[in-house]
Order: sequence, then C-alpha cells, then structure tokens
Amino acid sequence: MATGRTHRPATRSRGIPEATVARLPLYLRALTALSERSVPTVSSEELAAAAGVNSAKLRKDFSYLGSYGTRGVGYDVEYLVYQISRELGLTQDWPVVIVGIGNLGAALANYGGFASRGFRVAALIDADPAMAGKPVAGIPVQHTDDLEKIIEDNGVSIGVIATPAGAAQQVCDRLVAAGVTSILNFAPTVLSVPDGVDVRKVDLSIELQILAFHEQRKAGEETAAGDGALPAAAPRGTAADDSADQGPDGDVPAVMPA
Amino acid sequence: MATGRTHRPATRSRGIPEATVARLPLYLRALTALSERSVPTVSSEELAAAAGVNSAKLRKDFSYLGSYGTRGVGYDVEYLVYQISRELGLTQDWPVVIVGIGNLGAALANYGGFASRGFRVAALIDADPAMAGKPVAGIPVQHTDDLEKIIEDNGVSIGVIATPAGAAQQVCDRLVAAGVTSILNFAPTVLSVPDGVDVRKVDLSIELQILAFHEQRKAGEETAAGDGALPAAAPRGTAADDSADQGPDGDVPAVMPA
DNA sequence: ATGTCTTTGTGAACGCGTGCACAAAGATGG
DNA sequence: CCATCTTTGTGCACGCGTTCACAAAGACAT
Repeated sequence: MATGRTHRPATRSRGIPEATVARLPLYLRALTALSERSVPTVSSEELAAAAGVNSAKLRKDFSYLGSYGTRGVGYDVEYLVYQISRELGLTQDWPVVIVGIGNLGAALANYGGFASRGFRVAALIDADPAMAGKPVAGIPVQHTDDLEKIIEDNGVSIGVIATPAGAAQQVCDRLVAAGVTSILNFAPTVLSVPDGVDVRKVDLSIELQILAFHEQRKAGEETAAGDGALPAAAPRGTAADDSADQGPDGDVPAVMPA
Repeated sequence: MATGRTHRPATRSRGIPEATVARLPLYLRALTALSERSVPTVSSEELAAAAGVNSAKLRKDFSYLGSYGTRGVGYDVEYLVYQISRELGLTQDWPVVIVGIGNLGAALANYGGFASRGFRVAALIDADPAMAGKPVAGIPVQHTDDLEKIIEDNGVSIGVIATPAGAAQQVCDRLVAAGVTSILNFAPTVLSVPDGVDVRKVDLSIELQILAFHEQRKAGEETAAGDGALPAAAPRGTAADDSADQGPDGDVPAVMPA
C-alpha cells in the first residue's frame, strides 16, 4: 500500500521549515560571538550580515520560533541565544559515538566544534583490534564488538560514521539496531535506514566536484559562448598547466571515453 | 543516436539547475560502482535506487544534460559515466591546495576521495613554521608565506580552508587575491568573497546541531509536549576543554534567559 | 511488418523557500 | 500625550525544485 517511497513525517512538527532549522546554528554562532563581546541587542539587519543571510529571511526564520524581538530596538542577544539553543536541543547533553577512527575519525574526535555545543564524545569505536585501548583525543578507542553495549550504557542516540565506504552500511545497521536514531555519515555511501532514523551526510568529494563544475563553467565562459554541439575542449587557460604538469605525479584524471 | 537530431536546443549546459549539479556526483558514484561490476546498462529506476533518489527526479536531471538514454532499455553505464564526468569537469586535472594542516587538514590530505576523481593535492600550507617541511600524506608542508607563489606556480584555482576560524577570512583573502576562484571552507566562519568566487562550506558542528533538533523533536513526541524543562542543566563547558589550537569558534556553551 | 512491452523524456501541477514591501508596534523626544 | 522614527513581523508574489502521469520511442517477439 501507499506505493513505495518512504513516508516523511519529519520537519513539520512545530511548523519550523527545514531550511530554517538549517540556518539556526548559523544565527546561534553569530549571536554567541556578539554575546562574548557583551553586545546587548542586535537588529535583524546586523545579525543577518554577520550570519551571511538576508535580513528578511532572518526575521521570517525567527518568526517561526516566536516573537522574540522588540520593534524599534531589535533582538536581545542573550535571550535569543537561549531560545535558539533550546529550540535546537542544545541545552541538553548529547552523547555521541564516532565509529571508524582513521584520519578523519581522529580529526573529528579532536574537533572542538563538537564539544563546544552540548555534544560530548562518549566513545570512539574502531574495528581494528590494534587500535583498541589506544587513546585518541584523550579517549581510549574501543573495539566494534562492544558497539551495542557502548550505545546502551551511554544512552547514545547520535552516531557519527567515519569508516571506509564498505563498512558504513553494516555499522549503520548495528547503530540503528542498538538504538541510535540520528546518524552523521562521512562515508561516501548512500545509507539506507528505517523510518524514524535521520541521516545527514557530509561528502567532501562531492563538494569538490560541485566546485569543479562551476570552475569549469567559469573557465569556459571566457573562451567561447555559443557552439551548437559539445562544448568540450575546455582549454583551461590558467598558467603553468600545459608545460610541466606531467612530471610530479603522473596521475591522470580517472575517466574513460565511451 | 549519433545520427544528427534528437537534440533539444532548449536548456543547454548553461541552464543546469543547481540542485541537479549537486546530485550529479551522486549519480557518478553509483555509475562508477556499476561500471566496476561491468554492468552494461541501468534503468532510471535501478540507478535512482542506488543513488538514493526518486527515479523521476533522476530522469529529469539527466534530461538537462541531453538525451543519453534508450527507451525500453535504460542508460549505457560507460557512456553516462563519461558524460557526467565531462559535465562536472572531472576529465581535467584540478590542482588543489589545502591550507591549515591541523587534524582536519591532515585528514583531508590523506582522504582518498580527493585524488580518486581528478583532484590532485598540489600543496599543503600551514602558518606554523614548525610544520614546514614535515611531510603529511607524503607531501611536505609549506609555509603560508609562500602561498601566493604556490598558487601561481601550480595554476591552482580551488582552495580548501581547514584553518581555525580566526584565520579563515585572512587566508581566504590571500587565496582569492592569488587567483583562486573556488573555495571549500571547513572553518566555522562566514567568508566574504568578491563576485565570481564560489564558496562552499562544510560545517561539522552545524550538521550535528541539525540532527540534535530532530532528535529532540523525536524524543519530545513520545513524552508530553512539554517544552524547556532544562534537563540537568549545569553545562560543563567551563572546564576549558578545547583541544589546543583547533578551537573552532570558542564559544561558551549555555546561556540563560533575560 | 506488426503488435506488445518496457522505459525514457517531459508537460503540468504543486509545494516550499525567498524576497519585497508595508503596516503594526514600540521607543524616543518634545 | 502626541508626533516621529526605528525595526519587527508578515501577507503576497514569484521562482525553483519535486513529483505525477503519460505520450513517444525504441526493443523484442511473432
């Protein structure tokens, strides 16, 4: 019934649009900076500039949370920081596990941005027995075998996957089975999860590819404009490209023709 | 299909929606996997499932690139891989510099996903003199002083910023001045750049906060709709726990109402 | 050839997000 | 207390992206 497609109950709980939720952390950061400088109030214009968004958009975003501003004055910084923090759930403690302590996982464990906002790295987990017990960022790495127990003992509901792509789905399944309902995925794979589990993915390679697309378009604009067929060619005019590039790495882009 | 027509003059490569561009790398990854398994063709349904998207969306996305499918059969995997690669600009070499070789920068330098798709780490740059010459991922770290020269000598147009927040804008300015026109920013700051420069940001902390929001909502659904409640409060943040230098934006944890 | 079956490509409707523009609300000064 | 000024909060319109649904296109069998 209800032919396919995962049902999406999400996002419309309190009526806060997903796009707004995604911007709240941005506002919060800007507000925190103001708070540290003991700035008492800000206008939507100022705050919007600091957050890099449109002021009308910001006001509309805040209107979803309630009327926390004062007309003619602006927003009380401290109060707004509190309201947004509460809305995002940052007034409570969120134990997090990081699975896959390679280069990236270790970097994440050391990343200050996590700990600084209510997120606590409860455990580091890796499949390599040689890693077990070894401290990373002051936390001893534990073996994957104990994953379920770790999740349960710490009441973890948020998991970070930083494993190789091949292991990601399996790890994901175990996390979910153990009770994790939110996953931040750094592995370059599409994870499939049951309803009720949120997945956000961060894919470094994809971001670069998107940049490359725009970069190519920019480079192509200078050369020619209207050719009917394949634009191809794409002579990237930038210097130091045609001459000495062959030596250093001998690594060619991995693509093949038809 | 080589025989002339069948071509829509309508929206050429100039008119590819941003949302579509953002999905092309996803398709490409799925197609590459199929290619490695020597699968000759795929239907939009199959490919969409592998990429985790709707099949109608996928077909529409591909329609912006041209008519590369065969009705009744599907898409030729190899051909499509080539077309998407070309569209994304991955058939050429993209030298990239990474600035800020801390935990994250080092992880990025080691990240296989970069090199595997036409991106070549041309240089690693850090402001710490002690890092200079030290090899990371087989590449010797160079000092920030030489940034401009490095950009120029290597014809770099894409830069990755993995510095602390405080240094990001300054590094950004120098990159742009030196000729970089695309920036991937990992620092938790809003970068301001002149027109013509693309910036994409990856913010680990923001992703977690978004997850926390949904997580809180899920948890709140079961119990009463009670708001606030400030659980256990007592944010531990004051312990100055930030790991040395990587401090993202160093902000205080909690807050209080007015 | 002809008919059937599969799958693409796309017109059209719909919903979400964005930005404009302005009235309402409150501060401030006389 | 009233006038003026500032800034919020929001109704409205517009454009983009998503999804549906179906005709057209081609493969394949007879």
